[in-house]
Amino acid sequence: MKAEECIFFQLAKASQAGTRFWLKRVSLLGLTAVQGVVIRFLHDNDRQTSSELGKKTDLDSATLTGVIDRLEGAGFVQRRQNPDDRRSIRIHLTEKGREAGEKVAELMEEANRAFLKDFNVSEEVALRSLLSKVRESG
Amino acid sequence: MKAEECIFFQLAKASQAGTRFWLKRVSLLGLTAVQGVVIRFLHDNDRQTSSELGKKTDLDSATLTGVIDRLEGAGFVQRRQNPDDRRSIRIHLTEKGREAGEKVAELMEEANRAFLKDFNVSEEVALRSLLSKVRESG
DNA sequence: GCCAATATGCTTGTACGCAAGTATTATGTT
DNA sequence: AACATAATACTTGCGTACAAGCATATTGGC
Repeated sequence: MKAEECIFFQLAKASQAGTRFWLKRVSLLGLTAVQGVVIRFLHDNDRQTSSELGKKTDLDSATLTGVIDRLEGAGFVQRRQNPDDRRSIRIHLTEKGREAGEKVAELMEEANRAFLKDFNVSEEVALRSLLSKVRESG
Repeated sequence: MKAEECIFFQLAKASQAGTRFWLKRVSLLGLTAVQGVVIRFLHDNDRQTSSELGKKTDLDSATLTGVIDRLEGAGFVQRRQNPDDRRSIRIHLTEKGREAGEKVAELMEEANRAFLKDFNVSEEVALRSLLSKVRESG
């Protein structure tokens, strides 16, 4: 087997290509690739705790702390304590965050179409299904 | 479109799953996931320059500097100047590096089989082909 | 031979990704 | 009420990723 044929290598490089493509667009909103995705998840479901967000985005809690720090610093979100359980902190979108969330949602639709423009329907379905299977089997 | 359906997200999470799987094995040799792949590429083709290695592995030169620093510190490789072009530096595997390269090559075969054990031949071919197409279209 | 353009490798600064560990708070058992 | 256990978010340390910029060395056009 050649090194280039390693499935882990191929997955990593395909992912890198996707992230670079996405970053080019979302950076226009002042967000990184990961920040854009997190805002997008919050846009679907505002005021989640960081552990809920971590499960959905598959981001480590240590990673998420930093991501939220930077989003809070830039004014997209706010941390709010839950009076009923003082361990738990909910992440609230600010007005700026909600507006960004709208734009990210549109951008994401467009970027997905653009990225997959050379894939026909059955190829796209196969790709998504195989990636999902990879994720489960890992 | 839901956030989970974003192709960039799906690619990143599939790649993460692969990297975690690979890391579990290669870390037994005292290597990280990326270091293992770099050693594997050097095992195929020793004494490359870092720019050649960067092209093949699709690693940024800044990233590669750090990776090689750590591999050199751990005694797997050595940097050697080329007398004919003093800008160029070749990365030589040490004896320890060659032995690790052998083991990494075996481990990579085994890990690829194990990771893809639930994929039949046509699924595996489709996955690799689609990932390659993703990389090109990015 | 001279000089601009190019190539090579490195450094710095910012942002994930993850293992390991901490502090605080909640919960279940007795 | 007292205690061990668990959950939540955070911190630290290390290792990629990548943009931007630097120093050095080579090359092509004149």
